[in-house]
Amino acid sequence: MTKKKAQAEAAFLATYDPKDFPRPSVTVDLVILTITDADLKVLLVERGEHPFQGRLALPGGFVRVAEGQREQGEGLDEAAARELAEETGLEPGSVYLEQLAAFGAPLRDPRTRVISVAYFALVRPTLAPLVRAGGDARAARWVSVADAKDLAFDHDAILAAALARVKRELDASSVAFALVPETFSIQELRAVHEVVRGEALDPGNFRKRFLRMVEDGVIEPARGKRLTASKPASVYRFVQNRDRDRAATAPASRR
Amino acid sequence: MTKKKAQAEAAFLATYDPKDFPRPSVTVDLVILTITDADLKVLLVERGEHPFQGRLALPGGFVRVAEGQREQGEGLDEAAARELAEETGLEPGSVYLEQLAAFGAPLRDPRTRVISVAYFALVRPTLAPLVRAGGDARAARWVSVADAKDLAFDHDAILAAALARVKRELDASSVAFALVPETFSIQELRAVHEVVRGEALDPGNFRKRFLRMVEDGVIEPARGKRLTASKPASVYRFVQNRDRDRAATAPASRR
DNA sequence: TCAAAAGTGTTTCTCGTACACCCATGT
DNA sequence: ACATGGGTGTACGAGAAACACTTTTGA
Repeated sequence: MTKKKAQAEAAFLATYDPKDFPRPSVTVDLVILTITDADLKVLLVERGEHPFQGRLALPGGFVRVAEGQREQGEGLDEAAARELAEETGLEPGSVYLEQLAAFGAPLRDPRTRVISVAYFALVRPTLAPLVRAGGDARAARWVSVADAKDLAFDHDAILAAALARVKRELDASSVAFALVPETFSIQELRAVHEVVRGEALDPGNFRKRFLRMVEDGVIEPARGKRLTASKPASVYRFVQNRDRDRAATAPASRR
Repeated sequence: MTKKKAQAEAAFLATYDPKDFPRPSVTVDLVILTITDADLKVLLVERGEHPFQGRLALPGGFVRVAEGQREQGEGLDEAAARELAEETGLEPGSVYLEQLAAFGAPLRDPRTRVISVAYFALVRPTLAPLVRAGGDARAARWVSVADAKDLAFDHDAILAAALARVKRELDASSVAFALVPETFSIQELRAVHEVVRGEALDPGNFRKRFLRMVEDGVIEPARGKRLTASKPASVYRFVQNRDRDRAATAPASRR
């Protein structure tokens, strides 16, 4: 019975020519995150038209596509980077950008079939205030993720997936360093972990983890001090291209 | 200058009506994995037509789309499940299926712009031999991932991403249990880890990890024994819906 | 001088790793 | 009898967690 069905599908496919059938619109949607005031914020735009008029939504736009054999338009990463620049006015490269997932349930857009490739972006808190200035016509604004409910389309689900992803990657990858200034104190990095994970961390224990990363060459000391409410703190810098460095300077693994 | 550009883009977008612009074809591509003969295998099809005629490729097909306001065709997960059933003839539900990522670089398909949403599927070794019987007309066959080179399109990259993903998720999620029979011995699960990670694991240490999972209720003993070259081994079963069970029976966390 | 946060140290527990060893079974 | 692999125990070190304590600064 499933076998019969499979054969019918196969027969269908054999005669299926994409040119003859409708194609979906494809968009990129962006979950642009930053941390200000010890709070995780997401950049949202208010929809001017139906559907979901007046509701908040993730910024996004259509992927520019051409059908040619030589020219086929922009890639997905390219489209996401372009939208990001349009929406924030920030230099590309100063913002961390990574693909999240594709969302393509039918009727997620009531007008027509739209498949969206979602990306998430992480903006340093030092750059966050500059966003509105450079942004495009639509009024984009930072909204606390705690308040980001009842978004348009399926954007609640996309946002939730992005938050889960960032939380998962916090310890494994370098995303945390995209949410602090170029140079940062131990406390500032700890604050990022605390805000993303939603719980307080022991300063002493975090410090030990941090210093271990320094020994491993993941982080290096930087010049200057960070002024605080009390004693000034040392600042550090994230070391990019650390794979090359590690290979060069011999592992020295703590094993 | 980026500001000027951003404004130009904004003006463009305001007049941008998706109906007026070309849309890409959207496909799902499947990385279907199994383990047989202590070797990780991927299901590939040989292409009958240009481009890449004669080359091996990941199975896949177009997402069926409608443009209506009521009917918009099938969802991405649905399309992937359908393709999986067509290609393997296996019951849906007996195979693990998860979205991997979207691949949409221009010119990845020389004919026209195609954006592909890739999925990976994990087939139990007990079901792997049944695949060719139920599959559709195209000759699908299991190929060792070590030999799966020079695939059509950008399928090398998709395969590599799938392997990296499975490797990453091995310890964190339940994917390992999708690569053993319904009931399995400790050794069988260890073999999965060894094949995926590509290195030998200490049998004694793995056993301890395994028994800890039994205590945590992730795995439960099953009836029967597995015959080996020597002493028969006990078999176990993966416990699904363990979140519900955990909530019901009180954590009893080993803390 | 006092509060706040940087920075240091200690103790305990768990886990991963390496490795030695016993035991049951089929050939 | 013996090799094979199941099953068990031990010892070491790294790291997570909890927590007490000292030091340096700004207000």
